[in-house]
Amino acid sequence: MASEKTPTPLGSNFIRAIVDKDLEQGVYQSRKWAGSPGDAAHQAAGQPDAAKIRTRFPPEPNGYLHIGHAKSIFLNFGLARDYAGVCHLRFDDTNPEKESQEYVDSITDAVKWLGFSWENGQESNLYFASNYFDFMYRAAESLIENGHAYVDSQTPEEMRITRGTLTEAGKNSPWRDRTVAENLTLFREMRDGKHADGSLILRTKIDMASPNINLRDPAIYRVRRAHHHNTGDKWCIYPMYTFAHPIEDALEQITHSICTLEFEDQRPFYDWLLERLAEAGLLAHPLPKQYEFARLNLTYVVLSKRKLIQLVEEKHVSGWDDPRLPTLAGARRRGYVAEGFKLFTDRIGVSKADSWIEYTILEDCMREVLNEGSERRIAVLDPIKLVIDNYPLDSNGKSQVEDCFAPNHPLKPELGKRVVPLTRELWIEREDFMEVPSKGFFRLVPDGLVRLRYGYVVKCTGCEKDANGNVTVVHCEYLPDTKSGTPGSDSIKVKGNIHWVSVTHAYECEVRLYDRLFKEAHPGQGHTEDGRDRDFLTDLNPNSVTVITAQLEPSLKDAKAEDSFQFERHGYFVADIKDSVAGTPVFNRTVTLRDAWQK
RNA sequence: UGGGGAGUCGCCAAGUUGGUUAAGGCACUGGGUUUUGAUCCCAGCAUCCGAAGGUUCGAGUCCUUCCUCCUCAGCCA
Repeated sequence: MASEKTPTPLGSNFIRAIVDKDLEQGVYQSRKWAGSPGDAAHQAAGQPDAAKIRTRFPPEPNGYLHIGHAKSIFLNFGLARDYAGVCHLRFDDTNPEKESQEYVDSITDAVKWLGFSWENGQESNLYFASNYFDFMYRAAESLIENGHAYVDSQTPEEMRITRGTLTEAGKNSPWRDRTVAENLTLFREMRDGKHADGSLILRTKIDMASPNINLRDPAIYRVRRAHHHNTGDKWCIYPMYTFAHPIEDALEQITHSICTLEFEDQRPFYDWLLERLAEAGLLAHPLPKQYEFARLNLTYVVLSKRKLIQLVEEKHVSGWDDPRLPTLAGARRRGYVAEGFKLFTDRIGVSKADSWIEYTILEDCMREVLNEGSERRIAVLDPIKLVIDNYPLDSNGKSQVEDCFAPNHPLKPELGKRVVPLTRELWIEREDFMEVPSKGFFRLVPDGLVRLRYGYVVKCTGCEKDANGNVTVVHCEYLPDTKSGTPGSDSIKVKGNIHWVSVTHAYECEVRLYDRLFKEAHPGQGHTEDGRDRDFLTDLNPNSVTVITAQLEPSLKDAKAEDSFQFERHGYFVADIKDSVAGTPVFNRTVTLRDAWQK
């Protein structure tokens, strides 16, 4: 029998393959869930977990989320959604010195904005690693009791030296053989504040000669007197990521713990730790498993937290939500939409290969969803006056005002039309007129015909110039029988089609035109002429924002913050969420339209 | 020069246990529609899977060697 080849489902990736296999083999069938995170005893009292899988998105609240995090969010929450599972939002807040509530709030906002929720029925799967400090402490004592951990009195410098190098084995610490009782006493003293910051450290006892440096007795608990945003001053010892993260996953009954490639070397320790705690009866099988994927690299963008912080603190941008920043807060303000990020993450896939995604992929995704959902409006960004000399005046010598009808969306007639008033004097785009046309230019030229979009065909009769020879006013005459929507509209075919706004009706408005923040595809990559690493700041684009005064069609005055429009022939623009006031919105250019015309 | 990873079209990326014509998207190139030089539609776009050998009736998929890139020596995450 010929087997039919089933087409590869869209978005297939190696992690989905793993989940498929695990589900098929029932690897996690015996899992129980007591309704909240907890140790083996706690979960054993619960019900079989209704969630087929549990994933988690575990940011450290020490900065704003960026586009790279969006990839991880869509991966983790998307997996949970597609496999009838649950995804937890967990703050990995084990280092009190760098974390704050401001970041916690910005992160929850961003995840919600992307369209995800950690609510699952009555349950809220929003957790803090710091809420597990009691268990972590217990786990550490258990390790000590079973001879798997010891308190080291070496200085950080001594530890660095005895750790060895990439090619040489390390040496055992002179304190490695302290008795269990001695270790327990010292660790409790650490907890009780009897030792100075940095004087003592708890380490697991594994193998100082391991070729994997992460297994050379990694440090798991340090003494640090710092105020924690969640636990206050309760603790003066804090667990380290290496130790804390596997435990967080296990307590939350996570099945698939997905992180980026740089943690691959950490996986043996992840498994080692969990097995030791399972042996001690603190945790139960099946234990969570860690999988790694390649982090996102985007051309013309920096995504390292350190660099983003620097851009904000040194005020190269206006703040974390500067529309030029790749933060989710910035992208939102720029007018990027959640649906566009979903398209983007679907499009770039998930793999273990290091890659650089072209920034235009992201822009195309935004264009694609914005094109579908945005109503059209007319805006003249670089205005020059066009006078229709033969347009009728009334008895007072004022221009006639005529209604023209512009569809709100060319592909969606059901969205209706709106009125745009036509008068004798209009604003048109400066670049739509050329006294001496370049090759292929088919807009306004002397003696040429062009259609005033949704209005009449006009014939250019000339222009006025100032002393410097710059065009100040363009003149034309209209052909009365050619109005759009009338039988005569097709009597004359013209190729050019330009947009306009009535001078007497226009809404004069501030518009910000954004360009890429960096002028190099790989900011800061490579070396200077004298062989040093290049500073990414030298690649900053000095013209990443231009603020202009544009002439918009009158209806735009009513736009509310975050309303998105396509300004015809220009691109997508959003009413700024911060600076728009009711009745006087200001706009940010999200992204331009594609422009195939080679000028 | 230790360990752990990755190398499939310009950019991403599918390729189940080897099975015959190497998915798909983006980009690009033609052509069509169009009152946005937009959108949309249609067509084209890897004899080849980092390289070289080998096993096999058959290899991107197995073996060997080699090359390139990423990553690990915080009491950060």
